[in-house]
Amino acid sequence: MRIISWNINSLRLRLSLLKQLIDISNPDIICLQETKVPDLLFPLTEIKKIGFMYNIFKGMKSYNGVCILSKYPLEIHDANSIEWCNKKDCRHLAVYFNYLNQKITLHNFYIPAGGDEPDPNINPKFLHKLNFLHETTLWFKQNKEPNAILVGDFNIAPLEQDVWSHKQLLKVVSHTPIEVDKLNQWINTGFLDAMREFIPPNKKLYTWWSYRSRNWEKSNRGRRLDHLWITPALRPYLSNIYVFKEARNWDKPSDHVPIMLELDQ
DNA sequence: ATGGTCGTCGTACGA
Repeated sequence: MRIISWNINSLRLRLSLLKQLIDISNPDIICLQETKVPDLLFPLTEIKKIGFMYNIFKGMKSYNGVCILSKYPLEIHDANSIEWCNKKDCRHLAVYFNYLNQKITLHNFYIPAGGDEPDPNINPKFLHKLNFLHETTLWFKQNKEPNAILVGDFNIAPLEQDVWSHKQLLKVVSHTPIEVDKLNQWINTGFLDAMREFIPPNKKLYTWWSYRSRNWEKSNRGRRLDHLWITPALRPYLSNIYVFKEARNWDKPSDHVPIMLELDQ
């Protein structure tokens, strides 16, 4: 069972890259963020044509947007109806899927980026990011499920080795102590950082490289903004993790690369 | 050195 998470930064613009990703990785379920497509314009026919018959999507004009594409039936989760921070901004979808006769919950999140200024008193976007994390943490504290997977673009790089320079990014939104602390509180409601189960925390690991760089690969100023979390009950089944770094060099790439987790018996 | 580049919408704004 292979599950991919990818901030695709426009689904319609990068449909051919999605096909390319499917060709090289043969995933069962794909969680996308920043689809930037309203539901009425969702490319459902094309997605079905490439083998994903069970899809749910929540999009809006211009911004945000998430979807879950699956080869196998999905069941809608109650958490789908939550309006985080009382906004209808299409940042979360939750489903159940069946694996080895067990029901597994899958959450796909697109956490607010938070703007530039890391001060919630003067930057409402950063305040929104912190409030969003506060609400999700509370909810997951109160709604624990033994078999759950949480993926997405969290827009936070928590560890020192999740950024190119811990020192230089301490006051840069995505790596400030206040948001890292909030992310840690969330994961401590009962999840494991699946990527770091396979790539040790003392090794650099990035999933995002800014567009604002002449040569992203040479400067290599990346951050690990995208995450794969699992509950401890699923740890015995976790067989592999993959970061598709090569996707950053594809034609007209997203600034995020896809990440994948594999479950095996 | 405090820039730089995307995508979408419509000539600004969010990332």
